[in-house]
Amino acid sequence: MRNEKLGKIICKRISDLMRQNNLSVEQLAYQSGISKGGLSEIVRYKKDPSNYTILNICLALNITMTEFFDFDELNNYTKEIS
Amino acid sequence: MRNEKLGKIICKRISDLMRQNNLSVEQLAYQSGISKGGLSEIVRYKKDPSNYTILNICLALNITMTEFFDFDELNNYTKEIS
DNA sequence: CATAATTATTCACTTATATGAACTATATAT
DNA sequence: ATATATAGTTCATATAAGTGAATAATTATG
Repeated sequence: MRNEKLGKIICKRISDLMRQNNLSVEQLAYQSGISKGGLSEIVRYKKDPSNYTILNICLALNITMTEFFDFDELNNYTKEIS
Repeated sequence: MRNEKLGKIICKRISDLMRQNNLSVEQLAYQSGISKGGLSEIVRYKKDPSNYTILNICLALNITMTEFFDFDELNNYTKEIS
């Protein structure tokens, strides 16, 4: 039941946070304890992160999951399709 | 890279919302367009929902994903392990 | 500009989630 | 108590995500 658009929004959120924090794929993968291959595929919109992956990324970025999921693109999309 | 505790927190969030909205497994499954078998396994902590599944549940409950992920148990857990 | 070092991508394999149908359990009616 | 309807669970199969290692691309350095 994949949703192309939701996937892009969430994966872009990760890229955006990486850019904001000046983190490379390798650095974030290492710091969050996930594989760099997997993270590479996420930022290239090939695979979508599970909630575990998102949690690990949040821990590396020092934000809560609540904060991770609180951004305009996602809110707008949810409202748009509701 | 499953995380038993995160899984429970998120699955419980769904059960809690179901209780608050007086929705049965069958009703929420139907309204959100996901399989009732899958939802059953989620509320029984056997499987964890993907972000697509969560989005569909949010749409049925008329909340945003931001709202879905904004609850104390999750925030406390994130802070606890960070 | 060649080559070493670093960073990013791909892919086979493993592990996990989603579905739908069969099955079980519970509630209601007669 | 039994039949019927309603609600919940299980499981085989399909599809998707995570890993690690090989490969490719990019960037530094002599």
